[in-house]
Amino acid sequence: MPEGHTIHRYARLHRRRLNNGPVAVWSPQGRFAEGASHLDGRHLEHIDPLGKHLFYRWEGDTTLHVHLGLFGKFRTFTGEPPPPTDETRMAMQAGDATIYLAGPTACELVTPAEEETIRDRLGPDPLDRSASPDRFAANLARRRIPIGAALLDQKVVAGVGNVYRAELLFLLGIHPRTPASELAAVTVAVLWDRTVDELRRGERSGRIVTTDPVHFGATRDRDLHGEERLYVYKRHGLDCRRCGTVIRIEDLGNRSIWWCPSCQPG
DNA sequence: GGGTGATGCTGAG
DNA sequence: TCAGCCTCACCCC
Repeated sequence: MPEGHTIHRYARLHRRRLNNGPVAVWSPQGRFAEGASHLDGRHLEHIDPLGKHLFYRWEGDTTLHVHLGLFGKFRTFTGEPPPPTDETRMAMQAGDATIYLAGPTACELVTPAEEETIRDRLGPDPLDRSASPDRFAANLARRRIPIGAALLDQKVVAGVGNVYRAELLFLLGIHPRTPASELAAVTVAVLWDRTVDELRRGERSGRIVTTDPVHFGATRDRDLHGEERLYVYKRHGLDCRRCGTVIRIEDLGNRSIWWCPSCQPG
């Protein structure tokens, strides 16, 4: 689940659910017991997402940092929630909403200095309206690594993950191994704009859809079945939706990438 | 019921 | 470069 669009969606949802009155916070699993007892009963003032990171601002200048990693998940319940599982690291409850967090890479209270260290490692976030496309361009210009590897580097751009990198490169017809520094300025500008558009689309619908629902007789992204939502991700061995060439898979930047040899020539 | 892979990242070597 | 960490949905018996 968690690329940048999911994180920003969680921020929006949690802001709405937890902004009225004090929030009960506890750690059913116990691994966040100390932090939870520190937060329990405080008001949540704001949530700042950045890339794949979430910063929850609590009264009393306390910040909770959450990073979901590969497996982390929030579950939200209205009314009477089911009992938390043994894997529930943190639970938050306000009004009739209960939110469980399981499997995060990070769930910790951070000092301003620690937060600064995290932020220093992150590039511009396409879902942040004040993010600078020029910073993205400058980050790419400095790297000789393949664009397919650069898009996964959170210091280059914060929030893109393995699904979006494959889909974005397909949408723009860029071969994944093209050196980042060799992309034309206009291509980089279009890549940024498209990244913003696609992540926003994912944030809105809650799922990653890069294809056009109309082609499948649907009108909304969420009406598409799993296989219809994407052009190349995990489609190796299948025909390209645009040209019919067989989609390929290979390793790039320690992860698999999928691409179309015809639509994305080297 | 067991095995596996996954939309992520870090730190040791 | 690679092991390790975190959890769960999905597949196969």
